[in-house]
Formats: sequence, structure tokens, C-alpha cells
Amino acid sequence: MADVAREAGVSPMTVSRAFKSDAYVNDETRKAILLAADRLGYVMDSMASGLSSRKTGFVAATIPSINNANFADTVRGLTEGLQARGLQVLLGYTNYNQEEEERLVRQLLTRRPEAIVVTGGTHSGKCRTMLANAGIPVIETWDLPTEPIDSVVGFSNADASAMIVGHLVATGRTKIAFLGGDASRDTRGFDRRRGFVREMEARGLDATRLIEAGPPPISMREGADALARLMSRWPDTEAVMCVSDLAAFGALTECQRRGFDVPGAIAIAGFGAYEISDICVPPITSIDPHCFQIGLLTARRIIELLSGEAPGQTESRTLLEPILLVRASTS
Amino acid sequence: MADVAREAGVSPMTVSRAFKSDAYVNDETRKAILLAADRLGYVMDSMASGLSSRKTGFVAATIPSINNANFADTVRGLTEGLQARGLQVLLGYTNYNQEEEERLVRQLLTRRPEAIVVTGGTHSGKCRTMLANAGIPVIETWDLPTEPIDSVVGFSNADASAMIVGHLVATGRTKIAFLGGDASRDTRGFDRRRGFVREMEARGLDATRLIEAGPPPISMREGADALARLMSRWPDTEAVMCVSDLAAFGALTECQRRGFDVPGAIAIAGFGAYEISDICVPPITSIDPHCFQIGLLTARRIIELLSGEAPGQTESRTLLEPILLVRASTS
DNA sequence: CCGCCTGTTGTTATCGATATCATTCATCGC
DNA sequence: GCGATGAATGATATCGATAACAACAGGCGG
Repeated sequence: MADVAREAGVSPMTVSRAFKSDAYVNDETRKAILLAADRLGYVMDSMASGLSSRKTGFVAATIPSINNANFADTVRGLTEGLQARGLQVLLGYTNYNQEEEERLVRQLLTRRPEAIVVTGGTHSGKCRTMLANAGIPVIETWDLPTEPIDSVVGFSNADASAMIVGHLVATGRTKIAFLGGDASRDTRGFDRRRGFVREMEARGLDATRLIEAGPPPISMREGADALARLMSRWPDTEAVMCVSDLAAFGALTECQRRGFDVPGAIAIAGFGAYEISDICVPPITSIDPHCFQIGLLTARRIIELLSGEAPGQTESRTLLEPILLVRASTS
Repeated sequence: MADVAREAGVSPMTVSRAFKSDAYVNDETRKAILLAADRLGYVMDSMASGLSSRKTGFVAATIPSINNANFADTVRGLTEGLQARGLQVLLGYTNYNQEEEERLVRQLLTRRPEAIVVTGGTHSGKCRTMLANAGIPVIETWDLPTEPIDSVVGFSNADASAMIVGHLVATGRTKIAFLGGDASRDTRGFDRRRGFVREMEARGLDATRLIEAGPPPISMREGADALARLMSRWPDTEAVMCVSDLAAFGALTECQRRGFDVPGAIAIAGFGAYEISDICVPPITSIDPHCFQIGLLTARRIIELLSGEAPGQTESRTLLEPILLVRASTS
């Protein structure tokens, strides 16, 4: 920056100001400075800037997996929502693992983000403490934690499951199974399963057809394998609700290979409104949790908090209403 | 850090050393310091550390889209390969847009990464200049640029296309179409198309059945729509090679809706070895470009360059050999 | 007993920017 | 004509760490 200042014949301070859009600088001076910077190929050092101004321009975000269209959409929403304010997303993934999350959060906090977004509302004790003591806005997403750390932008996974059950029952099915991952790791998946069991029991139906497809994330292949196990164990199953559209699609393909008619012999429902559930044959009934919106609303909330507006605890929960997409796989 | 030093009764410098694993610090002193840090909930400031040591611990990476399993796999490989050296990936996506790439690269460079990874070998002039003058290792991936900026870890998209054409011809098809995106934006997609045309012509076949599915990325839906257009324009088409498995799957579903037998009436091939191509019915012939490996090898190369080993320009191209996965959709 | 090495810790200057206060100069109203 | 006002710029200290060098204690060989 000193070089640019010399080249433009001004002080470093003026160069610094020229690069911030709002500061007092003569238009011609600014133009001269930007030209000099261009000539020298100068690029600002955000790190130094952050150290000095105590604003790094980072918003940290953790997602369970980078290879997941749902979380990718949320990250897109977050990124786009923050772009206008010059905030950059610093991303990390946890592999659906709380210890990994703790390690990751610690690493991210060393970068002094101005806010941190985490997926889910269940964390290790140390992780919670770190988040709570970080002194920055913390937003938990994709979930409705009973004891939020700070702000929440999410929805009820359990209620969404109930919508599916309701729909399946309304179409005349009662022997309904749930196909999901191991209970322990993916808390959202677990909530969906919990919602399934609760709603089934509330309707006086048998809620014991639970097939575990392995540790999350459940791949299409695992969905297919799980369906095979399901049908050999409970051959009279009339419908299966899957923890995600990927598992659901895998299950659908297994039905096709085995010659089970969908939805005639068995109905299949998924979760997440992935593109595949909309285009496959037959298309799969799903739940749209508004992934992109989650990211966008999270961005809005962060900007609100950073602007010092409305830090009141009253509005700290932003609830989304997932939508049931009824398609041919359950018609 | 000063607080921790006081708490532990040592100088800040000793605290700093205690946090670096290799430095000279008495074991007991270190233990005491780490304990004190824990008590105070202290987390290092990597930004300040980076400023001082001129090592930020960042490796910047740009990918066209965050919502793409192929690039996600590459990022996973990169992240895992760099983790051992304590390097953190700073990710950004370009939306398959060169202007966006330029903006993004500029933003990333302000973070003073120790190396930068870009997807593809075609960039705007300014972007090239910035990359070349950044003074850090630059790795271009997923491509074989004719004039690399620095290092390359990639493969020939054109040659991979040729493999598909060869396979389709070997199974007795000659009326073969290519289904891809607009030429201008996605250079890898364009290379695949170029490889298709070249190989078709080399075999004396008609290479004019080119269907444009719109600007990349091509969704499943766009693949389906494009197939519909293809079949109405050239109803006698015997095989279609798609720019990606997603487009290919979309095309497959369209065939199912229209009652075209795959592979009996028409064969379909994709690209990318996405999970879907392996599990759908029938499974789709594809090319596995070793996405994860690209990331891993890129990480290795970066570590090599940062260690000061072998900066020789001789070995700066790392070539991968994509694999043809023959499946039922072209049998 | 001296000088030297090793292990350990402290001191000082510095990384590249910005916050804050100070300064300069032109303009304006009375 | 003079103080007040405001736009534009500069000087200095500082953000939180580390590099580089200095310092000191203890052990060892000669």
C-alpha cells in the first residue's frame, strides 16, 4: 500500500480511504490512486485490514457435507445474501460428526469471523461453549433446537415427517415404514424419524417398521439396499418414507429392479425436494424445506445483528414452513 | 494472548511458541499455558498470526458451482490432502462465469492464500495476470490448458469424449448425437463437444447432431427437454452422448416417459460417474474422471511447491486417465 | 575455572492496514 | 475581514501475533 501511495503521490492513509467506498476522498485523487494500484497490480490485504479494523469480512459456516444439494443451496442463499454487505462465507464441513464439528468450529473461530452459522442444533459441550463465548452472532439452521445458543433459522423436521405420514394415510396406506440412517449422528434425520413414530402412534398405527440404512449420509445405493431388507422383512409394506430423496430414489430403483410397482404395490416418499425427485419416473413425493431461503434468511438475520438493529431475543427464531410436494410415487 | 501469558506467568512469546507444535518450549510450561488458555477460553487469532508470519494457512480454490457432486469430490480431496499440513481451503464459486471468476479471484487474493486452485484453464486476461503475478503456486485443474499459468492437475476432456464415441461405434451405432450446453461458458463442456466432433469426423461419421441444452450447468430437466428436441429433429438417432450424467439421466427419464427403449431404441452415455448413473435403471455408461484424486493430487502438488521441493517446470503437469464405465444404457 | 553448547525464555521491531486526532485550505455569512 | 464550517489529507498509535536476536541457566570438556 505504501508503494501505491508513493506512486500516486499521497499518503498511505488516503490510499486506504480510496479503497473504502464511503470515505471522504476527492474523486480525482481516488481515480489516480485506483489507477496507480492497477498499474502496480496491487491487491488489498484483507487480513491486515481485518486486524486493524476488527472486521474480517468473514462469516463462518459449517455444513454436514459439501456433497449435498440441499446444503449447497443453503450456502448459495447465504453467500448471495451476504455479498451485498461485502461479507465472504468461510465454509467447512463436519461429515455429520460432532467431534469434527468441534474441531472445525475452533479452526473457524481463529479466523475471527463476524458471525457463525452452524447446521443443526446439537453440538458437543465444548463446541456450545466456544460458540456461546465467541462474542459474535451464532445462527443455528435446519433445526429447531430446544435451547438455542442465539438465533435460529429453521423448521421442524418432525412436523414435516408428520405431513408425509398424514398424506400417506390419506391415500389409504397404513402399513408404513421409515427408512433412515443410524439414529446417533444425523440429528435432523433422527428428528424425521421421531416425527414419523410420533405421528404414526398418534394415529394408532404400527410405528415399528424402521429400517436403518447405515451411518449418514444415506446414499442412493444404501437406500436401495435398505429397501431390499425392508421388503424381505415386512413384505406387506404399503408405503415407505425415506430420510432423503436420495435414499428414496435408490429405493425406487430397487423396486424397478424387483418389479414392484410404484405406487401400485408400494408408495415411496422422500425429503428435500432434490431435482431428482421431480424428474424421475415416477416422480417422488417429497418435502421442500426451502433450502435456499434458509440461507437467505440467515444472511438477513446476520446483517440485522451486525447493524446493531433488533438484538432483542424475542425475534431470534425464524421459522420456515416446509411444503409437501405430492407426486406420482404416492398417488 | 497477553492475558493467557499473564495467567500462565510467562511472556506472550512463549505462549505463541506453545501453540506451534514444533517450537522449543518446556513440556510443563506448555501444559500450563494450554491449560491457562483453556481456562480463559482463548482461541488463537490466525489472522494476526498470518500477518506476522506471512503464512495465512489458506489455500484458495474456485469451482464453477458448489452444487455439483464432481467438484464437491475434488474439494474433499483437496481439503483432506491439505489438512495434514494445517492448510485450510477457502472456497468460492464462479457460476461458470469468467467475469465472476475474476471478481472472485481478486477477492480471494486479498486473503493472501499460500496457493490458489482454479477449475479450468480458460480465464479472462485480467484474471490470468492476477494469478500469474500473485507470487504463489497456481494450480489449474480439470483441464489441460495449452498455456498453463503454473501447475496443472487435469485430464483431456476431449480424449474422454473420444473414448465414448469409440465405445458407441464399437456397439454398432453410427447416428450419434451430442447433448451439451452453450459453447461459450463451460469450457470443459465445450472440450467434450470438441472431442466428440473430432472423433466422429475422424471416423467419417456425421458430427452435426449437436443439441444445445442452454447455459451450463445443464440440469436433469434441461437434459430431458433437450432429448425431446433431439428426437423430434433427428428421430433416427441411435445414441446420445451427454455432457454430464445429470443431463444423461434427464434424457433417460424422457425416454422412459416417451416409451423409447434404452438401450434398444437409443443408447445414452453421460460423464462424471455421479452416483445416479450407477444406480438408475438402466445404469448409464459414463466416464470417471477421478474427481477426488484431482483434489488429492492438487493438494500434494501444493505441499511440494510450498516445501520448496521440485519447483522445476518439467513436472508441472499431472495427468489423470479417465476411465470408461460401460453400463447397460449402451450395451 | 573458563568457554561453549543446549535448552528455554524474554525483548524489540515488524507484518499491512485503519482509528483517531490533527492539520490545511477554501468558502461563506455577517 | 474574520471566525466558523466542512472537505480533504496527513501523522501517529495500534490491532495480535511472530521473526530475529538477546539473555540466562545448567552441564560438559579441557
